[in-house]
Amino acid sequence: MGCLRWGAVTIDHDAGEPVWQQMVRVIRDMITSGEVPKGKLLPSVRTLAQRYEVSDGTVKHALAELRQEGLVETVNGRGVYVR
Amino acid sequence: MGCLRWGAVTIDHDAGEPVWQQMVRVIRDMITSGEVPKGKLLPSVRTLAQRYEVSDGTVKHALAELRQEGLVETVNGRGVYVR
DNA sequence: ATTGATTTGTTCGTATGTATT
DNA sequence: TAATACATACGAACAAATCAA
Repeated sequence: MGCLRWGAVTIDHDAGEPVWQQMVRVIRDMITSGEVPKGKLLPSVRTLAQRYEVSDGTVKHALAELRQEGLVETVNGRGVYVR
Repeated sequence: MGCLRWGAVTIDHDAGEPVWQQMVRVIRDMITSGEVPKGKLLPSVRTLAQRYEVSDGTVKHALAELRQEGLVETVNGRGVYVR
């Protein structure tokens, strides 16, 4: 499994699919591709938002979804870890 | 004045009266019944929306009405206070 | 012990698009 | 046409936790 470079995936605001769902897939791909190994921190919400040109809240929405699925885990003041 | 339990009032989506107006009455009752005293925070928009099974925007619509009437006051990032 | 920077979660106001009535 | 209702999306603000200087 290769390594997904930043910007390899982009967000389409005009796609029928909601942006937050696209972000779920983007982050999931970061994990499954091995770009962010188990136990490691994801980029910060702010970083992801800037990188993919979406809002703060949209990234948080996506992360909340992945957290509920048990794919990531949050530590307040630290960041979001891959489980 | 008694205490209104959660769910004591329900929203009827099939009533002729708009849902947002029903929500105005629900929130007003929370205040006049003393469930939420002066100076205290109302439940969050999200909480109210889930509790009464209406959309986010509908709760906000109702709150905008009550705000204009001077019954509640908003502090961004905190919540909606009873005046 | 304090301060400042970073991070997440939560909060609300506003705006847009779609569907329904 | 207009009002209603929902889902989505953005922007901004606040509190609390963490960490480093």
